[in-house]
Amino acid sequence: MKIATWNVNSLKVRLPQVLDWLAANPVDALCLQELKLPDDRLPLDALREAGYHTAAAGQSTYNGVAVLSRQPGRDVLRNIPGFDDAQQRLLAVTLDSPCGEIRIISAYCPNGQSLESDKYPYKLAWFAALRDHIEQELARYPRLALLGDFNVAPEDRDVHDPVKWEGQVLVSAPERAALQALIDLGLHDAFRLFDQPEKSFSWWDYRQLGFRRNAGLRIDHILLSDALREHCVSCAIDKEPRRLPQPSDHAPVIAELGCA
DNA sequence: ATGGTAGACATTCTA
Repeated sequence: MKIATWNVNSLKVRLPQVLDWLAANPVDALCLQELKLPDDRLPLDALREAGYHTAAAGQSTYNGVAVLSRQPGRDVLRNIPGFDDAQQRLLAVTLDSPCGEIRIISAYCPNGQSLESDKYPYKLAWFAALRDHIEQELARYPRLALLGDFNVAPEDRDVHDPVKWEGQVLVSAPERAALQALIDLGLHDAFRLFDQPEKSFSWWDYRQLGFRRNAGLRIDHILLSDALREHCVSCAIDKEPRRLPQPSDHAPVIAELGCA
C-alpha cells in the first residue's frame, strides 16, 4: 500500500499535474492540501475518471484539504472536533488494507506568517488542538497515518540555511515543540526511518530561484503510528513535479507500507 | 531594510 501527500497550491491550476502524477505513481491514497477551491468546484469527475474517490473539505481562496483514494473512504471527518475554526485544514478517512483498517488524515497546518503575527498563536493553538484530537483518533484507530504540510521543519538538517532561519517562523522552538508533542503521542516521521540524501527538502520558495539553489525546507511529512511504522518499507520526496513549468512550491512525499 | 514569485480575488491577502 502506497500513501502520499502533496500541497498543490491550487487544485484548479495543478489538476493536470495531479492526474499525470497519479498515472505515474498509482498510490492507494493521496492527501492534498491548499486546494483553494470550494466543495462545489472540486474536479470530482476528472479524479473519478483517473480511478480515485475524493473526500474533501474545500474552501474558496485559501486552505482546503482532501484525500484521494482508490477505494471510497468511510467515516469521513472534517476539521478538529471542538476546535471552532472557519479554515478547512483537516480531513480524515478510513480505508481497508490487508493489515486491517487504516486511518488516513490529510493536514494543512497553519503557516503562522511570523512570530509577531496573530497567525502565530493561532498556529500553536491549532497544533495543540490537533495533538488532543490525534490522541483520541489513535485510541480508536491504532493504524493511523497523518500526512500533510505541517509548516514546521523538525530539525536543522531539514533547513537549507539553519543560521539564516534560526528562530524564524517554520523553524522556531515553540513550533518544533508543538510538532514534537504530536510525535510524542507515538508517531514516527516516516522519512527519517530510512537513510536519506543530505539537504532533502519538500518546499522551496518561488522567489529568488529557491528551487534551483535548493534553498528549501522539509515541512511536508508523513507521520505513522507504531502499528504502521513496522510495515513501512520506504519513504521519499519526489522532486520531479517541482521541476515542471508552473509547479506547486511543494513536492509530494510518498511512503510504502508493506502490508499490501 | 526591502523585495523578490505565485494564486485567488479584486488591488490586497496569504504563503
